Amino acid sequence: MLIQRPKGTSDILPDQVEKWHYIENVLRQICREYGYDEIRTPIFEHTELFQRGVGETTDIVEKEMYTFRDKAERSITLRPEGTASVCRAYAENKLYANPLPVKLYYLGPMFRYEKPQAGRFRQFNQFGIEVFGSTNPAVDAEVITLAMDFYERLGLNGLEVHLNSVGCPKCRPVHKRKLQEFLQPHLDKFCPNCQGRFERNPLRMLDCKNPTCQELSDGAPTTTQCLCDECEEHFAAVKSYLDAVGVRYFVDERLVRGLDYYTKTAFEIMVEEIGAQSAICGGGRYDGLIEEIGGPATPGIGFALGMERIFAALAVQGIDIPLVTRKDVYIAVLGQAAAVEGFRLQAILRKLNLKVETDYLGRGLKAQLKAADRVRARFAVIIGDDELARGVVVVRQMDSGDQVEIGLIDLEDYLLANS
RNA sequence: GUGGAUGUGGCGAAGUGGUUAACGCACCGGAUUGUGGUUCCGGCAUUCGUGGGUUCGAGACCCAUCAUCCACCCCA
Repeated sequence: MLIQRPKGTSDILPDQVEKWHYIENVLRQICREYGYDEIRTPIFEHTELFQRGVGETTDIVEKEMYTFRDKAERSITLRPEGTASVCRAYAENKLYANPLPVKLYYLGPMFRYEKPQAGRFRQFNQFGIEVFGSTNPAVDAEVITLAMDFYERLGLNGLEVHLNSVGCPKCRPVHKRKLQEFLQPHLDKFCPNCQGRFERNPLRMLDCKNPTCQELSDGAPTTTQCLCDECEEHFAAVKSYLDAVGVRYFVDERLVRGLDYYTKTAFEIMVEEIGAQSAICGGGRYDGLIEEIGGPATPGIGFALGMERIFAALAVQGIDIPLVTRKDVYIAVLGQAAAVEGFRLQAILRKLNLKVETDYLGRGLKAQLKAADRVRARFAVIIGDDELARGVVVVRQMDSGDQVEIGLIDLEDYLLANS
């Protein structure tokens, strides 16, 4: 039996990788413009980082982590998301010594032990940004703007920013209490899942997809109704900054986010029809997180977006990524002596930064030209015994079929002049 | 973790119990000597995810198992 890839993973094949490069380039470009620098953190961390950072009551920590013991019996976890690691790196490397705010981005694989389906995998790739050291609502708006700017550059349509404020340690307990008071009388009618959430995280009951639960929680006190003055002001400011740059959003009071660390601003960007999945980006503010994992009290905000879901959305919307893979020269050789000469020419032409290939299968001329056609070469350089003896090569323009005989010493100039 | 669908060559896909498993694409080779993208001809599954069973006979029926896809939960 052939060994297959593990469930929920994928091989990104060469033609597909080209597309990844394209998207990664757009991301890197946009980060440069917005002033974000790349950070690379380990793909695995001490399990405790995620337990403390992501939150013990979250689905991620409760059931989705790839956790194992290493040879020294340390509990290690493959990162299920990026924010906790970046915060850890920020604190551990004392990046707060830099001028604030510190603006970072990352790109790489994440791991969650889930049952795969459309738009969901066990290993998937996220791009994310984090801003540390500012409570300014303008930063919240910048982060959201960056994401939307990016999607726009790819040509994606119909994206919706869903925006909410989940409050802070001051107003959250007030809301939690009011919420519990509201939900208590009907508690027995909620789904088992929600009943479990009642004590630990009643907020999560608000975004339960179960219709009955939705109905029961209809009219429940929302987070935005219970915000303290500071959070209220902050939320209003975020909205006005978004208005100022023309980023449209929907205030979604049921939006809670699955991770515990969020404070104040929480948002998701939705797109239609990636199977049952619709979130293509999620993020928010997490002013207590760095302190939670042992760093200095530092406000932060960021988001993560799913690379695979970008491709899914592009596919659904019929958007093609422009690919330009074309070989400049294919060297067709006939016979051993010509093969050596061709090999030599190949090396020389590559030093001119030309894309060059030659035959390694000992095929006939016909087959070699076919190969040249298939790699979409611009030129075929043909070398046989005759050419070899006379110190010339035949250069064929693949598009037109015109071909000329050229002296070996003139080949470089000819190709450069014509490519 | 729960549920549904599917599993035939590199890919797509016929086959609804009876001798040699359609077809399309891709791939390889040929159509007078060393010339591609069109056309024509030829080649390409001792075998139908795997293991059992029913039957005179199974790719087709039954059971199990694995895998993939989709959905629930939740999210990227």
